[in-house]
Amino acid sequence: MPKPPTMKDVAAAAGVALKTVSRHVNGATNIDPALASRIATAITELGYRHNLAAASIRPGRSAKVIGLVISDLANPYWSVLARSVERTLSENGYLLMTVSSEEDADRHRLLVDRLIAQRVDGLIVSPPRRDTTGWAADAAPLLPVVAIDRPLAPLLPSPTDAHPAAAPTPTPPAAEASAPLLTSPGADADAPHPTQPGAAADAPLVDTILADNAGGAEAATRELLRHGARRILFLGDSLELYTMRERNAGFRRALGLDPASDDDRASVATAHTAAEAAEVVTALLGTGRIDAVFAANNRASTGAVDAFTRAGTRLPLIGFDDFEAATLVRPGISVVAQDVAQMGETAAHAVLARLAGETPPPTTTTLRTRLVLRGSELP
Amino acid sequence: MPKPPTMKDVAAAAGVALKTVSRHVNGATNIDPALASRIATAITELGYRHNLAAASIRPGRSAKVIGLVISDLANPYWSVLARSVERTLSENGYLLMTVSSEEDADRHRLLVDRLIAQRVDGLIVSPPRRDTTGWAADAAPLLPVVAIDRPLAPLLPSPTDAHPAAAPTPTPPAAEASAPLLTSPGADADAPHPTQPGAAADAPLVDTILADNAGGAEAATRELLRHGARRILFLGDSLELYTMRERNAGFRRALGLDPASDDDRASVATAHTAAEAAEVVTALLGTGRIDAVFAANNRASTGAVDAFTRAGTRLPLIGFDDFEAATLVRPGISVVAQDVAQMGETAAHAVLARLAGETPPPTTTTLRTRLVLRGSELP
DNA sequence: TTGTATGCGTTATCAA
DNA sequence: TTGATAACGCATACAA
Repeated sequence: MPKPPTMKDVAAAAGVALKTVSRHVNGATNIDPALASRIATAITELGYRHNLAAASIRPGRSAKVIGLVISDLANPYWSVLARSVERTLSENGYLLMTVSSEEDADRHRLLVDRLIAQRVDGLIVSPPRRDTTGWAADAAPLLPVVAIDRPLAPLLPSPTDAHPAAAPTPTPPAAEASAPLLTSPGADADAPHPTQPGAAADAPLVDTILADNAGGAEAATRELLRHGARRILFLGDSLELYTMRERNAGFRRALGLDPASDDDRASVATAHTAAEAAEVVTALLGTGRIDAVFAANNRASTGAVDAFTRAGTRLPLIGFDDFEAATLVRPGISVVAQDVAQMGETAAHAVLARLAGETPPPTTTTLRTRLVLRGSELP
Repeated sequence: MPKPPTMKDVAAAAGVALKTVSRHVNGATNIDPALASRIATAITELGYRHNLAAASIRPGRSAKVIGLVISDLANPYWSVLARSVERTLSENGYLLMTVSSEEDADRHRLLVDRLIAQRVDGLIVSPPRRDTTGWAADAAPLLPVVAIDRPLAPLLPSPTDAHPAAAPTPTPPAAEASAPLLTSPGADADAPHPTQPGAAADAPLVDTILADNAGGAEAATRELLRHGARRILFLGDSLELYTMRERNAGFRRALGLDPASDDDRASVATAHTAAEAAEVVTALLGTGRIDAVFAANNRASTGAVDAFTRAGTRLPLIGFDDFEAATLVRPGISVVAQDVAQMGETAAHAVLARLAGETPPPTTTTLRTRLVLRGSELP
């Protein structure tokens, strides 16, 4: 590859000063039309391309790139989210660098460091399952950071001491509004909203966009109960994951279980992949030990449906996260649907607002979920 | 955000020269341990982060970033591909910037220009449907470019004159090997392989990774014919898309139709989304005008299954591209499966090889497809 | 082993 | 309106 021409080359070819070319390239209006056209000619003839990397090292300038750290771009949940972020950023002139952490804390840390070294303007991050590496403390002062899907710091006080604090939260009305709930630290106490169980109500470190995981799971579980289910399987990924803990908490709340107790009315199975989920369900199907399934993520839903299909039988089922196959099988699979696109858009706007200079205290936005009933919740 | 500290700051704090810090940061071994530890201390105390953007403007250095231009990251086909590219690049220390062109030629051009301005080290691109903007001519001399999923220049000589050249290609043996076919211009003529119909056998402009679209479509169509289908619907996206033209060509070849003729034994329907595809199928279902469906992409497959499910009936169906729901419905949906992960990996390796200095003439790699039969091909 | 001086491609300052 | 010059943060000759 030949060394690409620089502004200096263009300036020489056009017989003008370097600065004039710079002005032209940056779209300045106050340029002699004669010079401008000579510059334009030189640019096309030499094949000059503006070097944003070089421009970005000047103080006050940047490459207009945002980093996005998710767990796996191949998962439709994340790819739809990434696409939504990309779209919003693109409309504002930003590019997106997406990386997959594979739920590995070390890799996560490595990727964040790399993106910072690359001097991205902002960071949208789905925090790793065990935030012991404290990457956020380093990153947050350097550039705007937004947490997506999960909060940055573990909200639970400590993994060991689990004293569920106050009196059991009064069941919130299962409102069906579509507006996001805003939970700012500077509490405007008028908007009624489901409180995250076990969540300390203190200020988040960074802007945070979450779904109402607990509320969605609770609604789904109640629906299964309403149709007569008594021994519901909670089928999901590791409870080390924030979303899983929240969904499990909502599940237990619907069952009327003490969040801390270990009542075996709530059987919990862990599966990282759809195949594992299918195995679990297949193994349980004939036993009578369960009479319904709450699938806590899209892979679990897929696995459960797969097991049902192969066995030629089924149990009442509701999944968390909508998925493509949900409408293609009979009965249709009922789900707790998140507005993934809105989550991405909200996160992107949060970074953009900070980049535009706004500096309000960090806010947590909790997006409502929607219970979509398609028939699979019935016996 | 405070101005981040530079190497100069670190050098001052550690009481050493700038260059020594540079060495330390770049992992040089020949440093006095005493100085090294002083530098290390200064780095952590100041919170210094290496600035790769600044480093990358030095000659011979780069930011180690690759650009990927696809049509829509939200489509599982592309997101799985992107993930595969990301993984391979990541193993080699590169980051990936993925952008979605939305199949819009102007937007495509804009994005490519932006990525070049950003000084990415290489470009993996799924070319736009009508490559009239000639972006490749500008880009290719500047940095390694790899075409993925579609060739860079239109292979068809011209949209108007369609003289199918030589005698009808002898039907290639439907080999089931898994190794990719290599079609280099410096023809090693031993490996038997399906020739792209209508494809000029001249040298590609850039390394190109394709799937055997025509061969896969032909095999699928033959399978439908074998089970008695006579009026097969070709349901896909616009024939302006290379992959659609190829799949349609394979479809017609299986039907024994002259590639140029307009025999209405081959009914073709265009649908950009799954919903549109479902509408088309629903409208045709009762009419008896078709007795089988070849769904030419994953959205068409989804739409067809949706239509079948809603109507409570079905027709023999084979789709192009595997999709999640294919195994979850009964009968399972038969598909022509591409090895998407391999396509991404191959493309990534192609860029990396060029970046490593290799300069063989550009090669076209055609990946075999695999006909996966699950039952939906039966009447 | 360490330091000094210079340049990478660009933009900002300030004078012409 | 235009141009000479000095940064920006970093890395490489070359000297010490």
